[in-house]
Amino acid sequence: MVEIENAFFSVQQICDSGQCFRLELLEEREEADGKIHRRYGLPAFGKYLEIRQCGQTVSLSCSLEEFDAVWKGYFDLEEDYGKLIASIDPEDTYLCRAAAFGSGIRILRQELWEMIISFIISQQNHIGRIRKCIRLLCERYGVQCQKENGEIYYAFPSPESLAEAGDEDLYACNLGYRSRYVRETAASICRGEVDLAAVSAMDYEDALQELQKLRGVGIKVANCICLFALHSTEAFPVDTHINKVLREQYPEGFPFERYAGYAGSLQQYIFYYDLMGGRV
DNA sequence: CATCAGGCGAGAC
DNA sequence: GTCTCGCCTGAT
Repeated sequence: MVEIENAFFSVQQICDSGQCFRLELLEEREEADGKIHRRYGLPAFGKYLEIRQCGQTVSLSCSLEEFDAVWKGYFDLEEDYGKLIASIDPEDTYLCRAAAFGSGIRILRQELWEMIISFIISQQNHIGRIRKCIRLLCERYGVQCQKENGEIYYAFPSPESLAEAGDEDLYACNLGYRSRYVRETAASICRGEVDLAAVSAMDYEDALQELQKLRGVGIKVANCICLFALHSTEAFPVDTHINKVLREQYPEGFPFERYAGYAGSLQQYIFYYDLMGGRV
């Protein structure tokens, strides 16, 4: 087990910020001292990580070696998010409020293929339903695996398994009109029309163009993939929430020059604030 | 009941 | 190149 103490690390906020659809809250209980203790599960990289958080203390069910090799990078723990937040223009009260509200969010380094399919499914969709779609896809097309305690979970389905899926079966996973996008994108990857390893090695601009060769991947989805899989923190996905905030809070335009290279990280605070700000 | 969700593709111009 | 429209489906 590895324990982390960090003021800028809230698993719940990462979960609610809608960047990782397979991270799920398993248990929530209030201890005798009034502190809330939460337990989460996360299947990724062929492993199943169990996470616990109480206050600012997060513990991960892995060895120190595994933590250094996988999860430290995954949760972007080398990055100082306090410094990032401190760099925000103090006169930009909206952005300051948004960052303070979501100060525990971190930009994860997730698997490229999983992000491609997840964000294709995310279009014109609610986070709850996106999670359900992905859960169904994993259960029907993912390889069955076992947690350390023997419980079963499902890996994210491979491109091959989704390419071979019937359109009707994908429809049954609640994908709606996106089922065609998922199947065609999977087939396209299998045929090598887009090479995932090559995309991983590309810079932001090239990856953005290359990803849009896939069915169902437009500028917004491509930016999400760049941000959440390739960790291109300059990627700034504009969806209906961000669009609304840009219109209402930044009529003169968002100051991208001031935040060159990491506007995408700030985007995530804005998105989460607009999504969750009303219901604390 | 209508509208909208972390949009995109196709077709019109 | 820019604009408009239709699209699965569940929540509100």
